[in-house]
Amino acid sequence: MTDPHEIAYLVDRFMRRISANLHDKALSVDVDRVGPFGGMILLTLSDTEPVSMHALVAHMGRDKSQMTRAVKSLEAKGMIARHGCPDDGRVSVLQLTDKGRTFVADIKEVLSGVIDEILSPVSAGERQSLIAVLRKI
Amino acid sequence: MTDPHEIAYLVDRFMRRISANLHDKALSVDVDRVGPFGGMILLTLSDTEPVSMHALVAHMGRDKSQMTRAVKSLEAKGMIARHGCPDDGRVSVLQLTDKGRTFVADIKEVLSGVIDEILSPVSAGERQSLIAVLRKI
DNA sequence: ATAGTTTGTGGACAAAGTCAACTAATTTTA
DNA sequence: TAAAATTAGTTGACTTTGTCCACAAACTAT
Repeated sequence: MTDPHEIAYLVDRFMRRISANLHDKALSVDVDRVGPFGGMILLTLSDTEPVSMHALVAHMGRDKSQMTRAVKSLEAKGMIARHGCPDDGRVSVLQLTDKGRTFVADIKEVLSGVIDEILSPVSAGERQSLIAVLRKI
Repeated sequence: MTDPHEIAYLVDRFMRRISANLHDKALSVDVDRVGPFGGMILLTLSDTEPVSMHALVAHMGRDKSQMTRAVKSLEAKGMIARHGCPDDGRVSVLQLTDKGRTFVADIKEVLSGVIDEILSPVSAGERQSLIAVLRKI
């Protein structure tokens, strides 16, 4: 069967497996208890910085108030620096600190390991097409 | 770039888009405020019933205590019926009620619409290969 | 100038996930 | 077969995420 809803199923399980495996292996890396959501923010930031709150919220598809709090926490932990935008007094621009960058490098390594493991039954070609399809979405 | 961690990214965004779109459209269907997690359980149940708690927990990759409470709530809403297993006094076996089955039918329709919409830029062949790859995982 | 919009913050809460302790039923094993 | 170990499920206490709403400050467009 290829009911469309099966996809929701499979994607959920995939994501959940990533989180679960990451949970175990990231403990040693996540010294500051940044958590999964915090890690996701830092990872996103590493691809998009410098970026405004607003853009980050749009990119990650989260609630803005949620982001306010998460970013505040990451700032307190020294992972993120923010400075006002000279052109527009409303926006704060976010960037990773050196500490944040180091963290991202570490976590990327762990995450890659986890994903490689999960994707081990999938051929390289299929991975390519998987990524290609996901990118279209 | 095809950093493995990009996959985590893309999968997260995919899942999040499903949830967001579903959130809007499922309001009329979800009269009993079953919620996303409750809906997921019912959907899973429709594929696996009759099934024990334990098996359901394993299948969905959630915590068992979480499942206890969610199932209790669904039972109170008349979506699920449970009866003890005659062979093993510990296990409760879960099944959808008629009401639950009706709900699942409705929600499947909505969900299919949402996913079709999200997958609209993806060709039928690519969908097939997407599903095939996800199944392997 | 003033009305409306955009950016970000804060409060209050609901839903989901985590972790450890515990009961009762069933196996193991010694 | 009696004691020990496992297994299925529940409960308590908690943390993390997510949602919704009202708001202030900075900007934009009449």
